Amino acid sequence: MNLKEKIILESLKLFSLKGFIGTSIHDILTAANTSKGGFYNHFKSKEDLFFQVLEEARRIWREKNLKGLEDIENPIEKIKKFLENFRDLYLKDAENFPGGCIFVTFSVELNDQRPHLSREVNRGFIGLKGMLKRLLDESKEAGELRSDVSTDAITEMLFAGVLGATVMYGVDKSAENPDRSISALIDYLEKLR
Amino acid sequence: MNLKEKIILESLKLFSLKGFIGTSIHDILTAANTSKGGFYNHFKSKEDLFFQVLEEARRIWREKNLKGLEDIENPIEKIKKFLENFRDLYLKDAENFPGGCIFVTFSVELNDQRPHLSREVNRGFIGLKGMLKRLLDESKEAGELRSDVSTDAITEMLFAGVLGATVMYGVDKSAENPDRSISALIDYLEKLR
DNA sequence: ACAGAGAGACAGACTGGTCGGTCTCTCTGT
DNA sequence: ACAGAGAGACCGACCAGTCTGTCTCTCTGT
Repeated sequence: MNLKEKIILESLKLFSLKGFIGTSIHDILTAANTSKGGFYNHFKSKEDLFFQVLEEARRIWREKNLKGLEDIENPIEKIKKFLENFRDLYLKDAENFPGGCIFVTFSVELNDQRPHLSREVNRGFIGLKGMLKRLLDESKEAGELRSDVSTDAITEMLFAGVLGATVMYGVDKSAENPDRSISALIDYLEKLR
Repeated sequence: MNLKEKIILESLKLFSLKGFIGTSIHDILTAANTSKGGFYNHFKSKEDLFFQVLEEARRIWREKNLKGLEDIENPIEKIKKFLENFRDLYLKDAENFPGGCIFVTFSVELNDQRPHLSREVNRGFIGLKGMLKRLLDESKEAGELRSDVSTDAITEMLFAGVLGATVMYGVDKSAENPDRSISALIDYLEKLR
């Protein structure tokens, strides 16, 4: 692994723990065992690093959460698989995200402080919500969902549940409670059929 | 309003927007229209201010969210009323919390960075979860809830939903989506009876 | 084959500016 | 006259970012 990759991976961990603003360049240099020269040789600024870390985080997110989804035809089964992936593979990925989901950390920290950075983060949230909504609509059209439910409401509920479980994981760093709430979401989804 | 109260209220707003670490003493002085002398005359440190702001935030939280709860006997109705309060009175309280719920901001920002501060914040979360759990257990004992549901799972689900809605409010600052997900939680609760 | 030039990688001293916090002084109400 | 409130100069630590210098590797002319 070259220095640039090392800096990105170490930053990913540090940002997950302490946020973007809360992590100093010095912290990163120490973690990556390098110096200012080594850092600025690869990144033109701390914000430049931010975007490259965000890209890597998204890659990891997709790798964990979308695993095996393309093999599933049924849209509700797809959502269930996603929730299971989120619960089993992503949420407790302390290797990459020791401080919990980096997107939530970024979003909360940057929304009112660095809007041009948080905009990029929030695009990811909107993308996830869109995916859930599309799958639910597809299912409803196929007549699989009860006709009296609003896919908008379910989307918000699932999304809020996933987000909330993520914050909870940060609170007590135990996977037990988030596990329970994601599992409850899966049950809930099952009952809508 | 005296200077000390003014500093606490302005800090409440600023912390809600930019977090504790992200808000500088200078920001607070400007907002409260005072000086270092005025500040340190009333607070012995920034952390001292933190605890006093936290106390005020809790007072506001209780005032908004527990309003009218003591007049309700039925535990499920109590939870419903709480969720309605949360949705209608608390979440969109831009007066006190222009950047969204201060507890979530604090928790995400401080969990891995100032554990002795976040511990106090998390105690509040645990308290809320405890309240929900007690009400649900009470309801189940009275035979009002379906016997096949786990109150632990519902507690986690409700709590995660509330937390998630709060984060979502921060993301797009529109109350529409959080409203929908809190309303979906109320429906969900209704169906468990 | 080999000397020398050039490029890229990295180290770390240094800059201007901001941080939380202290200290002294003045102003005001009693 | 005096005590408490508040103003603001000041301190050392730390921030992101710059700059100079060194070391190593590769490429080129002979």
